[in-house]
Amino acid sequence: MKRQSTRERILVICRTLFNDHGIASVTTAAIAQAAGINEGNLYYYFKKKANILSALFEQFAEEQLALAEQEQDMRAWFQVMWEWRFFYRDSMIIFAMEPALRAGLRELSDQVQGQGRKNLSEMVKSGRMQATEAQLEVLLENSWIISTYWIEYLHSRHGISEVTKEHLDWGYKQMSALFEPYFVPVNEKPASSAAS
Amino acid sequence: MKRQSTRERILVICRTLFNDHGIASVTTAAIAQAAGINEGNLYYYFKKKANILSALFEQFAEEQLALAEQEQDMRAWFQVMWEWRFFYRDSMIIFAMEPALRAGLRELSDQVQGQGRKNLSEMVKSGRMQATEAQLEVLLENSWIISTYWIEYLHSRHGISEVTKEHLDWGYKQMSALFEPYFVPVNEKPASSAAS
DNA sequence: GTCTATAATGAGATAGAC
DNA sequence: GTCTATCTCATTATAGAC
Repeated sequence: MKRQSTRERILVICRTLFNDHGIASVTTAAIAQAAGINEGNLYYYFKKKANILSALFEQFAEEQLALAEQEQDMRAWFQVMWEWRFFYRDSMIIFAMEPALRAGLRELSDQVQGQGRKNLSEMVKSGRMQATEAQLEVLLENSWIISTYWIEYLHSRHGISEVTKEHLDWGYKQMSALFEPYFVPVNEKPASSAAS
Repeated sequence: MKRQSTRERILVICRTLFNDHGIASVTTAAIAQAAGINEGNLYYYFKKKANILSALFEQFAEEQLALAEQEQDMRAWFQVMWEWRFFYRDSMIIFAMEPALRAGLRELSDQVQGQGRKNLSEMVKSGRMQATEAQLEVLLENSWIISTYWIEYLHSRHGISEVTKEHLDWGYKQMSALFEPYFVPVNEKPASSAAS
């Protein structure tokens, strides 16, 4: 626990650099310098720059799946999207550098979104929500988009580069608004017009 | 009308290439070749690659503002987002190459979104919609995100690289779903629970 | 495992002839 | 306006000493 392995340190550094500056702008020289090692040494751990992406994707997938399974606070979801924001934002560059990740990212999304679908269905079955199957699908996709691109939106639309907890809560609020009209008020008879 | 000026041809080609491959992956050599001119000639028209971006931004802004002012079919909006999708998707690279565009893109967004706010307010005033001010703001931001990132979503989530009219209609449907719960049914007394 | 070279490439950009 | 030739430089990647 005393020290991080060099390999692990490289990955942590890369996640930060990729998030902050974008994959295309981060050179191997910058990575080595930030990690406090020589560039030659970097290539001892990762023969190609693209291999760093593959290694990071494994971590990302693991983290996302773990979260999807427990599935409680959606705020945690926004936190993960913040910590790995480069993965969706720079997906085009990633796919160009490492084509195999195209399928990987898609498969991961399928699994996570499948879990979301299950959760929504249960809410409908239990009566807490009222919506048709079609409405659920639309909701699912819209909420995916909001949660995936919220960070990018903050940056490009509002010029926010230092994201705080408030920004993540804000995103959570935006997403919650999608579902609100479909919630059935507690201790009241179901509204008839909510799911028209 | 017989021929496009070389400058115009370069811009048209670049928009396509940037959309298809991402700004970072499109070299000046590729641009020149696609435009059917020599690389040296390209630099006669644009001293720096970043200057191409500035020129394209002018066109983009003009097109978007024109659309925002007439403001009728939202489907046209998705069409524009498709034709200029690289602008939001690659914003980080754009800002790095031409910092001045950061302010430009933001200002443009402000104007366009301001127009959207006006339209929504009018719908509420005229009674076709029922929502609080706060709800309108949330709606405005969510619809912005959906419309801005819909194309990117299709690509990275569903692997769609050839976008058809159906895909744009689908996006329109997704966005419409945001507003539906707040619409007041015609020829019916306003629902009391829709905007809780 | 880490470093010092250094190769190999490919990109953006310029000068000057036509 | 367009081309040829060339330059500069950053970037990825490798070989081999320590």
